[in-house]
Amino acid sequence: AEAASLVDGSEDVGVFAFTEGTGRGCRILGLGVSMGGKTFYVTEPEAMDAVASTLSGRPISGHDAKETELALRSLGGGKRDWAFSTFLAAYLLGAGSRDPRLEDLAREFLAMELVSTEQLLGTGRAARKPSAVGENEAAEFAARRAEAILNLRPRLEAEMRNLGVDYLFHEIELPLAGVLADMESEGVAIDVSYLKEMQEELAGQLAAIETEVEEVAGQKFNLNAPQQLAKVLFEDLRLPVGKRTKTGYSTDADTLEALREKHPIIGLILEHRQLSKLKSTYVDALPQLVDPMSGRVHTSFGQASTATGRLASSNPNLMNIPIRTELGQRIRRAFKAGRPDHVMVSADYAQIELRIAAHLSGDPMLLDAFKAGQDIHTATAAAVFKVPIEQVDPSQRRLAKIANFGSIYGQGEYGLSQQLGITGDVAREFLGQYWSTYSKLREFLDDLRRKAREEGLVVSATGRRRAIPDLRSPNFQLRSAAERMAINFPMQSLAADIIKIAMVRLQREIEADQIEGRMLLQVHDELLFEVPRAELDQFAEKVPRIMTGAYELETGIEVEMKVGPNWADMKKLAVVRA
DNA sequence: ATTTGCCGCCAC
DNA sequence: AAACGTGGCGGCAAAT
Ligand SMILES: Nc1nc2c(ncn2[C@H]2C[C@H](O)[C@@H](COP(=O)(O)OP(=O)(O)OP(=O)(O)O)O2)c(=O)[nH]1
Ligand SMILES: [Mn+2]
Ligand SMILES: [Mn+2]
Repeated sequence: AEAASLVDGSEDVGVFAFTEGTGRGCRILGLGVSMGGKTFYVTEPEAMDAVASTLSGRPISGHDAKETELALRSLGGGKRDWAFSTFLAAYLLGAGSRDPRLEDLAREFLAMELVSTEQLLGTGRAARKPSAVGENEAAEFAARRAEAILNLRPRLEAEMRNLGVDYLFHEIELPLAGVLADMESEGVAIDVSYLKEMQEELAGQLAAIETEVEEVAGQKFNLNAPQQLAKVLFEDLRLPVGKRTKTGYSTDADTLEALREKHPIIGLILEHRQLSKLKSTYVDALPQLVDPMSGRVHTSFGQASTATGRLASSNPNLMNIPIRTELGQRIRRAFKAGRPDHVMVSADYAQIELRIAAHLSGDPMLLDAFKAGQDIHTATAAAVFKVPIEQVDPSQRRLAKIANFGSIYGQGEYGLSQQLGITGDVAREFLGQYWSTYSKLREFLDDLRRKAREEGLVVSATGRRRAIPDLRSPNFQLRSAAERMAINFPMQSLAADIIKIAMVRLQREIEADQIEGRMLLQVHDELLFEVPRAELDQFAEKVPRIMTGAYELETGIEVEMKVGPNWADMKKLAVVRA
């Protein structure tokens, strides 16, 4: 009660949660709170609860809003609105800076030296856990941070208005933080016993391949060690050397594929590569990341982890769950509707960055194609592989997708020929045709490049910024790389904002409707939901309506809706256009 | 025994 | 001649 009385009043409140661990699993050790002239630090559970519940009604300011929100939610007391986040403001202002640190902001904008987290906890042998930090030291640490947050707010707000990122901040990033906290808390169900079975199966297959390789090679070595593998292949077996890496001979999949006919060991190695990659990264790792409390896996979404405004996902990364191969699909099948009588619903934007490229460039050929309802990826596949549109298979469309984006974003003849397994001549022919067909797109990208070079910076349609210093580098290689980043930015970045807008609106509507279905994951241009069967119709209407309505593109926007018992076996529900 | 750089590869 | 972009992560080998 006494602690709660400390936060009465209506001014802005700066909050810093001192925690052990991160995200929803963190343990909150203390709470630094700053408001008006006073700053305090509480550690008693009752006092923290009291402060948290007093704060739950009012907008507060913090550094990483999503992380602080999760810490406060762990105390109970429900959700709250956020007034400000120094982390998100700095991300937008820093034009692509990643995971901005409070101590850097305090130094730059307040000329204030904060004790860094590294200084507080030490490194290497001297490292200690947050819980091992003395209470006085922790209090000082958290209180200073809460103060810094409060004092940074007006400075960063002014700066955001100057640079025109205030719309992004207030309408997208700040409300999105709460949405991401919700999604992380929901988690997603995986079938652990199914994955454990697969673990056994793969272990057996890998062992069998290893035995065979030993026979064929006449020696035992670690197949997972590229260095050892290179020695066996290129020295002992004297296979022709292909690509080189910084440190020796390359043994990547393309290099090996070219040697497939030269020696029976190659096929075995490629098979081993695929199995061991999928086993170690997914089959072994995912069951270990199931939260025993919820029985689900909870990713962490990085809200300031990319240069373009995309989200990132880690611990585990659920944005790179396999889909391409048979085995990959079996892994994806483990992601299932975990609640009784629920189904998975997915919604993916169709050809999203191509639409954006058409919209931004005004290219008449692309615009007309979209207006006619064409699928450009499929059309490209038909052209490249010389098959009728109806006979394009998923793997061909996938390659054509890479060819389309590769071409737009600066891929050369050589790269394209490698990607598609075609000759350099055919690749040159393709690119020539591509750029003469989409000549206005080419002009747009040329202009973009020119302008980027002049300004050292690119700005998206929503005002998102990316600084690329190497645009002015005298080094041709660095400058060229910078130009390709600049050319990619407007499309990737607007796509990221469109789905973010949709997520904020969707979560508001789901909450307002008081329905049970939940948004679980975002995968760049896809949203995954877990929905009671009884709400399927409702979601099949709501989700594409909001996703297609999030932004106006001249091409229109299409969303492909799917439903199924798991993330692999989904059947098409509808394609919705707006 | 933990960090770091590198290689290689999964996804969008 | 090369020169699609955005990420995260596992394993190895060399660094303390
Ligand atoms: N530069 C680049 N961008 C990619 C690549 N793959 C995917 N993207 C970007 C552009 C895509 O529009 C966006 C979403 O990926 P999707 O796999 O959903 O493809 P897209 O929406 O284009 O086609 P779709 O109709 O959904 O199959 O991610 C790639 O290989 N290179
Ligand atoms: Mn898509
Ligand atoms: Mn997608």
